[in-house]
Amino acid sequence: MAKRGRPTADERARRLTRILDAAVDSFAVNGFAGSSLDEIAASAGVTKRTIYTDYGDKAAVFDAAVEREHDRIRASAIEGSSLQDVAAELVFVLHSDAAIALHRSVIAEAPRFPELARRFYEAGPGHSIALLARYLPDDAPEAPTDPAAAASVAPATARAEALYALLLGERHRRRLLALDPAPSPAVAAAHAASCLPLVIP
Amino acid sequence: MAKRGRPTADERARRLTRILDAAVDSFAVNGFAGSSLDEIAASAGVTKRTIYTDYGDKAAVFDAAVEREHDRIRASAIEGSSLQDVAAELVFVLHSDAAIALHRSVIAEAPRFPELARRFYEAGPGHSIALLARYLPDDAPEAPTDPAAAASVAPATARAEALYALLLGERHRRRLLALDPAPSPAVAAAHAASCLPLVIP
DNA sequence: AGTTAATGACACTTCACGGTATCATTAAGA
DNA sequence: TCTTAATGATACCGTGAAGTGTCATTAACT
Repeated sequence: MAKRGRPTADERARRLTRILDAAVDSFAVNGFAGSSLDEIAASAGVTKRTIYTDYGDKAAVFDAAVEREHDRIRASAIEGSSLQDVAAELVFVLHSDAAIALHRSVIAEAPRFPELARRFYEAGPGHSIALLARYLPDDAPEAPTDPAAAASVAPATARAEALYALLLGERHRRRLLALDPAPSPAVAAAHAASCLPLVIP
Repeated sequence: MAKRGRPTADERARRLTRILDAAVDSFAVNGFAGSSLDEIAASAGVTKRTIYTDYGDKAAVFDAAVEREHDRIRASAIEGSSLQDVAAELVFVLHSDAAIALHRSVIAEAPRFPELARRFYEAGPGHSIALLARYLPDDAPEAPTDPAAAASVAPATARAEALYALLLGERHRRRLLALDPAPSPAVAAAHAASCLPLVIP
């Protein structure tokens, strides 16, 4: 039915893209063990043989799909000018359907793909926390009027972690559990705004 | 090899316990799609036939295993006398291997078990947040000295959600991603103590 | 031009798993 | 006591999935 033979260079590139697109979709819906390469191949308009010559086995397909999707999501997270902008953008992007499905997949397979989970954390939450830390002064205590709190001065990274945990709070947990819809940009910005005063007084 | 015939009442009860024990272990390690009832049956010293007469199908076994394990974890979370005690106990229990494996399983299968995810959230995070809210005064602003912050007075539940998100912060995310070991009670208590001043000044 | 690499088509193997059937056996229930 | 329910053992069915082999075909590479 389709054309055979060795493909042109861009045909090959588009094929690889289609394979990963189909893999991302299938893994997001059915999980790793629940997805089949037959179904991914059919959905990509490609034969299973092609997938095996490209990736070798199913685990490599999963790995490549997670990596590419993570790159795509990170590319959409532009750095804002203010902390408020950055936080709002972060909340919006990380609560999107794509980001939640990716996060869920990596958590689900973390016991069987520990290296993938580590890379995901470094490039994802770890990177975001470092980004937030650049906006937080290093010496600001969390409650200047309270001497006890002033004694426990936290470095910027620790407070950036706390801020990140607040930005991805219960709303994010409910998203992972598929209980809430994705928030609008306005809702994301409002949530971000409600978190900031807790960390930067 | 083993004794046949109808079992005594407590034999039956122990059998059901063994089945769920084996199911919890297998689902925690291999996920839902990656687990097999053959392996669970063998591990429980029971035939597959028994599991089917008890639960009907694989999904029901998963449901029952999650429910029982959640009950068990919740039973170990005793209410402390002070907010500090409750928070420390919560952090310790919810970062345990068993709680993390359960949380991970429910997240992984949330798209395919939406009702289970909803029940999990109500009885788990939802319940814990309500517990925390009882220790938080309703009218306390998060930064009394700042008039802008004082204008955004949050009800106790919203601040309890923020506290819960802080208690299950980056450490919990890294636990879900299988990147960190379970914290000791001392570490859990220290983490809880570091969260409280952000929410209750 | 000649060689090589990558593909589609397709059949094939191997294996595991969900679920069912049967039957002897033994305790529970009436 | 007699019926019934629940089990172990065991075999089985149907399905689907991972991964491979082969071959004609066609573009890339030299």
